[in-house]
Amino acid sequence: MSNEHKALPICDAHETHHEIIDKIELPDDEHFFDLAEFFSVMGDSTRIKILYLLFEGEMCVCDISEKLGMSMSAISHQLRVLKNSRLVKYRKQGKSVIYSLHDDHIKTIINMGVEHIEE
Amino acid sequence: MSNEHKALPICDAHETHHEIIDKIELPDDEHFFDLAEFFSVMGDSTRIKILYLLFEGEMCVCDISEKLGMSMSAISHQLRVLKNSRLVKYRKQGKSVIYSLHDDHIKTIINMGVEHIEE
DNA sequence: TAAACAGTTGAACAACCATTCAAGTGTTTT
DNA sequence: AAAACACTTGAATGGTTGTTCAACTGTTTA
Repeated sequence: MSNEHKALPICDAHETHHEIIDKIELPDDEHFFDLAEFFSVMGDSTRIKILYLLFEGEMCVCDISEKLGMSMSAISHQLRVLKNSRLVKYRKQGKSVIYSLHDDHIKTIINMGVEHIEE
Repeated sequence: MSNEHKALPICDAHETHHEIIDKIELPDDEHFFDLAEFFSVMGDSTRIKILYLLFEGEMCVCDISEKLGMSMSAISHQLRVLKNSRLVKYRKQGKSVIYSLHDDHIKTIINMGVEHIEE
């Protein structure tokens, strides 16, 4: 597929605007990709539920699975996503794997989302 | 499709944990759905780019389209998503439709994301 | 009034993603 | 050693979603 976009319009009605927007420098694509990926991870209700549970303390996969009424497999898959984005961490204890929040500022981010939707 | 999940395991290794998790009360599903939907809207690099542009001031669809090298149709579709989530607002001026950030705390939310990925 | 402009919309398609299912690993119990 | 347990993993599947394309609306210009 080509990266060309046919006849991109140049809005001639806003020449004063153009003086401004031509000077705007955006970060490179990787920055936006990473940022979008991070918010995407938060953009699933199962994953947010897991984070909510972990607000209360560490928990094994079995507990989360039971509390959310979902299969351990489904939870395990999602925990992997959360782990890859450094939102949760884990430790092993016998047969169990115990997950907890990676750090505490995740709560802050979620609360900003709550504020927005409740405003 | 059925809502039953076969033989949910009950982790018997953590009876002390159970005393804790049984008391946890989660908000209802709608809360999580809305929250996930909000973060999903932020979870696309095109939409984040648009928001970044609007940090600098209001802009018409044509300008955004040109600056991001994408079709006006694609931008228009994404602006609709952003508008529905009350992240942007617009006013009409002649042939143009001029978009701007709905309010300023959106910058704060994005910056929290930036902090996380850069930590 | 006709043409050009700025933007929107719906359908279609490809890419992506969450859950399920079945099979696997490693640990503990019997 | 075998069985049970806690969890992980890969493939398959059904649903979601971002972009394109073509057709459309409404405004301005000629």
